[in-house]
Amino acid sequence: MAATMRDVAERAGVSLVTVSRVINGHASVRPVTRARVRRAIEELQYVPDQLASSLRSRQTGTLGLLLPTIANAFWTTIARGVEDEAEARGYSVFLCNSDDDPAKESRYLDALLGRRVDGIVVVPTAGGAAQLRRVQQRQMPIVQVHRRLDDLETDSIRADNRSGAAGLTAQLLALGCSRIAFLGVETTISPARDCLGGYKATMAEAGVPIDPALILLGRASPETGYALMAELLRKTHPEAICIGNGRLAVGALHALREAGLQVPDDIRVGTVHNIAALDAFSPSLITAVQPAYEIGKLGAQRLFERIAGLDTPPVDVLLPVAVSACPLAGAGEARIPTAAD
Amino acid sequence: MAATMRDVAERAGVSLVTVSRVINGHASVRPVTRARVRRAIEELQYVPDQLASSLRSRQTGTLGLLLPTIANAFWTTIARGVEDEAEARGYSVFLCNSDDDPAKESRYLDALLGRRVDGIVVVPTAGGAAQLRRVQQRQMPIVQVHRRLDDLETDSIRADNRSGAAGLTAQLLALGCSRIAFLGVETTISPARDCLGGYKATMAEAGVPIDPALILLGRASPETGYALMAELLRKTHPEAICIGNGRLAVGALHALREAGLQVPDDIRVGTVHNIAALDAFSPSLITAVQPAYEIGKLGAQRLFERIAGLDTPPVDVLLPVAVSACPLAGAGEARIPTAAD
DNA sequence: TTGAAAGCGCTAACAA
DNA sequence: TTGTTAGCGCTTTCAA
Repeated sequence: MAATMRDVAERAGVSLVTVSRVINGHASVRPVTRARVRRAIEELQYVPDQLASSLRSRQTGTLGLLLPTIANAFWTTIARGVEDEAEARGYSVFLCNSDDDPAKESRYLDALLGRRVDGIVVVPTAGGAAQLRRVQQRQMPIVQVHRRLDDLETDSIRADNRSGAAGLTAQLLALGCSRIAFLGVETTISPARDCLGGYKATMAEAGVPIDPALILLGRASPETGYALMAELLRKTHPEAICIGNGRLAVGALHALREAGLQVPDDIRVGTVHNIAALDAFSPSLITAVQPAYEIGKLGAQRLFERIAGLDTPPVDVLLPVAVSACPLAGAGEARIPTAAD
Repeated sequence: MAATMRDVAERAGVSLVTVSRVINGHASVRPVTRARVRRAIEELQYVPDQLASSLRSRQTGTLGLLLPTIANAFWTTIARGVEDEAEARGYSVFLCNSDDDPAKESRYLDALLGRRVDGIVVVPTAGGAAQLRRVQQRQMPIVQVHRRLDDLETDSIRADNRSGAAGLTAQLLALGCSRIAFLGVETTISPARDCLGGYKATMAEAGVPIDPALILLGRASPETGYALMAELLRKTHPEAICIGNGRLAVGALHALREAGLQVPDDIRVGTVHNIAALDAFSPSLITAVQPAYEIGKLGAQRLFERIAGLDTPPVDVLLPVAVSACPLAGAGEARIPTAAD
């Protein structure tokens, strides 16, 4: 059996409470006493039991992180942002993959509730507002990141995808393109709908008519991107294409390659994304990169403020999306890839 | 305050213990009683406190997952394998990023110890054997994945990288290449050294002399891969190159591109990796793909066996690495990318 | 089949 | 500055 606080107390010749105080840096303990306790801790290789501590103190020093899947670079980068903030405060993070399934999300929420996490950072699933509200009613601090459900009032940290897609569209328009197609994710929640909104608004402002046949939506997967692009090319050949999701872009670029089309010479491509490899392998894209790490980091920061008791109305933070300068036609030179790849 | 077991007991008109038994599916409870308890639980929206339960039962239903960084597709895929196994058993996973820093690893180990996790899946850092042994001495079940420290006796699940690199080298030799360079990660621990070993052994078996100038080692990063490849090309032009790490490969491919060399027409490239995007964007590579998901999955499975009390000597499992067929020169056609991208 | 008592290891509140 | 007492919410053990 591992040493307990009682063992340490006996060895140091003090009471339980004194040991507790030394460990938590609490209150006043005489340096001599502290030293004795420290030594006993060392000798016994004592590691405090967080479980018992949490049970009594009602604070666990743990966070829940609920996202679609850890097996995807974007979510993962957000996760890293959350993790770094947590680590800096001595917090540990429970990782949960919802797979965008509300039922799975619900099960995880119960698990997190039962484990008495101090707060939850969540990339909510489309149908999850009610169950998240249920959790919220139990005084559990929640911060939404990347996505924001309309009917769930919590802090949220997101990328300004509307501006991102608008920026891409504006660049494509500035290059003289007018038949600009849009490939996006089919869902009614933010941010997917924001991308489409940014595209439409920019086209409208420029007075360029939007051909509904040029707007294709589907699931956020490379397969879908491939299929949609192939379908589009069967019908027409747009001058440019604005893509609202990196995974769609991966597939779409393949379809273009198979069709023998060069980017940016034969067709201009702009995409919102967060896939470093995409950047590395297709330097001829116009890109709007979402600040994934920052989203996670700020999300966790906000959560910690709530845990600390901050009691102001929820905010919706929109982080700027970096739209790259438009590459010259024919200039397919790669940048040197970085560690993020 | 949230409802406790006592509240449920009162409402159902039974004792605490009976509620506990219903929740844990324990022993014999009369169906009528069970129904009454269930109803009370429902009405009070009672969620059991795992903390209190764990404190008493000495089981937390939590796992620690300690890996270099979650911001990298390979580790992330392993993580997903672990997570899926955990979820299936109602376990939650603490995610920890060591950044390959033994000090950080040590801090996390203490945190996991304090949180009384039931077991740990770890991708160990090079200098971490002693501290992991310390944890092991406390009866904490540990499984190493992907890497295996020589001086740490635990179960380990890894990819057979030696065979992978050997397979790549053999393919390159079969294509008639003999000046085959090797780019790998500079470290003395498995699996990096296994890759180099597989390369050397295969060259030796084929009776092809190894030119030490063709072996370049460095950190596992795209920048390093770029630098090493550029350095190599400045000195010589090998017929083929065997790469022991996907991140090195990403950088190396850029250097080749900048040098105006086409793969596989101008130079053959084989690489051990686990980067789906690499596969998608560079279909002309010969690849040895590590089964990352399986590594995580089997690692967790083994850990659960240990948690359940399995008391046999540690095993070292080597999972097969899939070496792709060699692409024809000039056949640069992409496969359709899959969800894993 | 059910319940009463004890206590997991710790911290909060109070007292000295 | 230090200690005593009580109890967090649950499971275990023993008894009925």
